[in-house]
Amino acid sequence: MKNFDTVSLSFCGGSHDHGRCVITAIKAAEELCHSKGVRLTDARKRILELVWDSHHPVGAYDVLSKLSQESGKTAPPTVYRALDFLLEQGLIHRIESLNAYVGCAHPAEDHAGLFLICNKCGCAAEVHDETIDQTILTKASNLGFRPEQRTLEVRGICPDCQNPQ
Amino acid sequence: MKNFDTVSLSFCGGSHDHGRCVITAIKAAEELCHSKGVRLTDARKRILELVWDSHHPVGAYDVLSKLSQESGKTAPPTVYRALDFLLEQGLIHRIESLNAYVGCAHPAEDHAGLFLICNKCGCAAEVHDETIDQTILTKASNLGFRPEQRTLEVRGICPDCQNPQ
DNA sequence: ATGTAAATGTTATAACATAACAGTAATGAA
DNA sequence: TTCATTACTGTTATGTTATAACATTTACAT
Ligand SMILES: [Zn+2]
Ligand SMILES: [Zn+2]
Ligand SMILES: [Zn+2]
Ligand SMILES: [Zn+2]
Repeated sequence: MKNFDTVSLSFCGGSHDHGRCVITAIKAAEELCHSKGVRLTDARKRILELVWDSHHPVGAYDVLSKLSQESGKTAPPTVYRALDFLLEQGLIHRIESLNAYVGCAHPAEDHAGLFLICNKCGCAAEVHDETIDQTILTKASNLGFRPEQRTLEVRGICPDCQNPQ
Repeated sequence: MKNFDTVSLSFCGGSHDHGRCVITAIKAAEELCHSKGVRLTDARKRILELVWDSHHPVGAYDVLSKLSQESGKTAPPTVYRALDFLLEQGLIHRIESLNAYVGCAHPAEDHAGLFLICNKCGCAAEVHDETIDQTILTKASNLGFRPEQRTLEVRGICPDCQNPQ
């Protein structure tokens, strides 16, 4: 039973306690990895934290440069391996239209997200809608297509950027 | 009034007269560009033909190498400029999850496509569904988000690859 | 003919991602 | 504990996708 009804949208301007987002995400990741019997190593955890640095999708090379700053020279495979792991475990999502990555707040649920991405500030909010999921799956199935993955990204202007102070 | 009800799906195995697809697409492009007062130059038309070479999304560098074969050395900007033009005019779509481009069979209609992309053969079929479009737009609007563009890509197995001969 | 804007050519480089192989750390069995 | 096995990480090189910047040519209107 999914439980995304009260998803807490965090657009850029929504001044929230983001430290809390990060702590919650890391805790969830630790529990999830433990229950799955996979290893959330230091490197993976640190890169997950860097992705969660904000609600803006972050490029692999942004992560790389932050990591290099704090840990000395680091090479791309280090980052991509960790990102691949995190994607596999559902701890982050990849935003295809940005070649960037963003933390998932519902890693325990098997889901495909719908991303609302602001063209002005670049923030991305993940939302869910059973009806949309279902309608898309039905449409594909009716055409004889067997769906496996799904990418749904809506670009536009987020509430905060529509009403700047 | 949109008119996609009888969309002719072309998955890979659907052995159809593809020459006809290309001719139709080029003719439509010429008419559309004329009516819009933009120039479908030789280079742009040729690159549109190369994208329409099949129903498989094609990478920019694939186009580039074909073009180089027939016209001598060509540089990336030549291809990307033409692709950008064709995207602006709605003559092709970009498949974000593949970094590739595919011809649009309904360029005159203002639309966002739903792409069914086969993980086995790589073919892509563009379909449309008013209900899906509407549901997504409503969802976004209800959250205070003002949508501008949309990417919807479903990966899976196409009918032809489910029942190989 | 001539000025202007649009389109194209050309060179270089940025941005994103993976292959291949060597070394190290964790884990479990003998 | 030792050893073998596997998972993880380090490192170098390279592949793939995309754009910046500026020179030249072409189309078009005056
Ligand atoms: Zn937050
Ligand atoms: Zn998610
Ligand atoms: Zn065809
Ligand atoms: Zn289309």
